Amino acid sequence: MNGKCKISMAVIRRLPKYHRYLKDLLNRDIKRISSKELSDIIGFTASQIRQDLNNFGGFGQQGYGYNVEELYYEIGKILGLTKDYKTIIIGAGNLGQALANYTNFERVGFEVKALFDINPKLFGIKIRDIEVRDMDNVKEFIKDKDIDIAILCTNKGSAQGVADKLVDSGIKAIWNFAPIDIRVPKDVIVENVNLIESLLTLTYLYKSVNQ
Amino acid sequence: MNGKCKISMAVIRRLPKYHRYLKDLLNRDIKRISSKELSDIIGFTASQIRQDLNNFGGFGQQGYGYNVEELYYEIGKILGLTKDYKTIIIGAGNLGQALANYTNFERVGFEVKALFDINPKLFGIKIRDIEVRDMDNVKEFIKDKDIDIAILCTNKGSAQGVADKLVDSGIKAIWNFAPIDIRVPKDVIVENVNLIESLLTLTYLYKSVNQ
DNA sequence: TAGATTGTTAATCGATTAACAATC
DNA sequence: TAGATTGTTAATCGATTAACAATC
Repeated sequence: MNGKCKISMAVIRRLPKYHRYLKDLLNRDIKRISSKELSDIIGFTASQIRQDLNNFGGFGQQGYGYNVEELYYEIGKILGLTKDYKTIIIGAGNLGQALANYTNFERVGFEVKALFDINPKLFGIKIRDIEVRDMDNVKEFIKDKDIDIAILCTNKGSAQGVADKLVDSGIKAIWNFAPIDIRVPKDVIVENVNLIESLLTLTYLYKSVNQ
Repeated sequence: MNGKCKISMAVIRRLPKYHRYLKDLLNRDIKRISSKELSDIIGFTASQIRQDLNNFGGFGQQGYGYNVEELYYEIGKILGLTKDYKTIIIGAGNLGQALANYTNFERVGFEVKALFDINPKLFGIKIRDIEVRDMDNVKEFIKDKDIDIAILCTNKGSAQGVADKLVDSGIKAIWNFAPIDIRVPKDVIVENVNLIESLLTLTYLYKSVNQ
């Protein structure tokens, strides 16, 4: 809501967590919640919660707290969940196939329209009802079907080349599972899920605590 | 090296990235690198790089920079990569199977010893040479095989119960792919990979940039 | 030695927490 | 109205950047 103001990444990364906890509260039929109560279950300070939410508008009411349903809806709106997103998965290997099978994405409004690969043996195979297609046709498909998000599940070596092709095809958002930092123009958003980095963080902490 | 000193999470999460870029430099036969040169390729400031590394010891040499091979080795040591880790995957669904198939983990020293599930139809199935076993036998298996890390790939509903069972079995590190924050004792490390949170961060940024 | 670059201290910046007036 | 809780400003804390003496 607040127009131009720059929101820090620290705040942005907390938003999905608010969204998730509010959904839980909604499922448990809880109508209202104060920043203090939310603090107890989500683990951020009440002060931080109020600061975070006030970046986007005054969703609360003094003396009452926040209306759970309204706040859930507002944060969803902030996160861009008012539209459905059309996605494609590039790389129909194990990870690509697993993500194509992961039905949780649909619940939040994401639909996988196709998988793409360069291996002709995979063309035509269907994961659920999602077909594996020839990477050569990706640009046409993206234009025709108005794809919003590309999910990059190739190996390290192919990732940058594929990213270039996606950018050339007009893609503005890449969810990158390849273990490499891809270079893209400034107006293209990349969100990395680097499994090895996550795993090494775990071993670091494990080692620190357990001698 | 520095014993007790508390290292901030911001620093810790940068360590795997140093490790990865140093590996690249090593593959390209580059022997030495200054903080300035590393800054250009990794994208942190030279000052930050020197600060980060000095949390763990003086790995550089004035007037020269850092020895790539030595620094790579030292950061690997800090991350706990001097030993191999035995892991098990809980939940032999799509994601569990995809992770069992993901051979990149082995390159860094992680071995998947078994998958566990509660669905009898899956018992005995092999992913590569990794067998799916009965969840009822998980405690015994963890003790017998000295498992270090459990990779949690169940659905949301089962995650906390499974986590409790793992903790009871002596597991001290959980890599959690279930979309929920699990509660564990303080000496147990949990590293979350929350795909939905990552995806919603992407849509937030996408929406902010592309109107 | 002179030049280069680290290790480290000081300065700045940004994020979190505390406090409290506004107000429901 | 009195009590509760927000919205918001001020204070604190921590992380990043700048600067420079130490030293290879």
